[in-house]
Amino acid sequence: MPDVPETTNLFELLSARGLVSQCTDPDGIRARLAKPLAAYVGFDPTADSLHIGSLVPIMGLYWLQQCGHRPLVLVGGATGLVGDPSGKTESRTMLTREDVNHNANAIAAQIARLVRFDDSPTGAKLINNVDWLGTLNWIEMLRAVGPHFSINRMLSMDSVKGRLEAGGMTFLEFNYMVMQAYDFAHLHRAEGCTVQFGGQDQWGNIVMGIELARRTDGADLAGVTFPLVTKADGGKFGKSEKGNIWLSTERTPVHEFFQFWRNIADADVRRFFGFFTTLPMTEVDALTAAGGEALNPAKERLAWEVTRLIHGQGAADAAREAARKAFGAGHDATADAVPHGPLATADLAAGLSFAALLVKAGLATSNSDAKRLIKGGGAQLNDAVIADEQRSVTAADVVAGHIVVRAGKKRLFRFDVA
RNA sequence: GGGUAGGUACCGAAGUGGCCAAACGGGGCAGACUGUAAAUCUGCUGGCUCACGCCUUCGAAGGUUCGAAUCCGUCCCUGCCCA
Repeated sequence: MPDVPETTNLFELLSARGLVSQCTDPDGIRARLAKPLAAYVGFDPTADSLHIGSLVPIMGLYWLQQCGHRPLVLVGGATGLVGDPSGKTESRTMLTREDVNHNANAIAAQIARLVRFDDSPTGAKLINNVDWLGTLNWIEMLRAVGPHFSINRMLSMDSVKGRLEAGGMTFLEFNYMVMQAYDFAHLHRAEGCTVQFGGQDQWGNIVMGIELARRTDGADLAGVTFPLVTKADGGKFGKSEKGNIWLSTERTPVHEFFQFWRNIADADVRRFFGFFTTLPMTEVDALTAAGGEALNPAKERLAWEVTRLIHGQGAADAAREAARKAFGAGHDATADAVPHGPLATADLAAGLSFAALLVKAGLATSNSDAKRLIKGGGAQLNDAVIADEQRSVTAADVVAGHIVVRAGKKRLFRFDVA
């Protein structure tokens, strides 16, 4: 049941979905993509899960494969040991080799939810740049690539300039772009890879790779960058009150993941459909044609689609059902997908403060925080606003075996009393 | 290596002996208005305590003082300039 692309030319398709930011040569790339080819996208193994900031490149890989090309998924085992300075204002902490390996495997597993890895002509291939960068000899490396890099040119790259203005970068980080450039040249030789895709902040690194391969091998490579995902209100994309929205359910439960998409601004709906779903754009246009309140079903659909892609249809259905009940007319928080946990009757008997319960539910970080929430009128117990900071919770508050606490309109937690 | 300016809470940035848990801005959370939207307005934004209050926090560990984010010496780190 693969979704059928509305056009088989990847470049056209990506453009229509708003997924192209910059490219080295629009006509050339369109022509290139008329035939099956191998292209690569790199991911940094800085954590054992990707977050939704990486979703755009992942969708890029997805479409690459759907359009009959061969995606090379590069996990930066070597570059992860250095840390990409692009788009950062301060250097990252260095990872150990064990961390990098562990993270690389976890990330590959997440990508495999959307991209098929096998040996067929369009099967994705997982590669790790530590395999070729890790064994390079310093002198050989310098002689091979050193003459082809101009320091003046490198200093003029945005990724470097930004860091210099923000207080400087280390030699270690400065080498990151050399490594990435080397990767591209290497993948051209080893895998016949001719196009590199990446985030907008990768533009400089991609261009350096193209130039290196041209100078060393006379190769004609191309690059395309995806747009930086922005929010209509100017805030950072992909953050919630708890931090990043991750793809792993341990870090971001499905409910929270679903709600993130459900709560986006009106102005972002259409664009996000293009970026993060596989729905044909004609259908997206129909879904988002309505404005105002009528856009709510489209938001729900968006949340369902993205959740389905990442966590599977079962989880998406459950999350949608739970949200409808919990935020709909009935305020029914009994669905399984609503965040919940056990509460012992003994605890209730011993007397438990409402504030402590909020902390236990993860809706407040401390008793003081919980009391502030109560004082501000944002805390609810079984759908009743509680204004008394000293309120204690007893067996009398158990309704049909549950106690539901809410912080504001959007955050809730259900205790199953046993 | 020399000179110089700095290191303050999530971020930026005031404070330069007591009135400092620390101004202000951003961010975040909550309330009102709404459509689980945006914009706007309002409140809150270290921990513990029913509370008087207590505890921890201003790069690090010390010292001076009745009292230190603020003064002193040492160390670590960063920017800039010079070599």
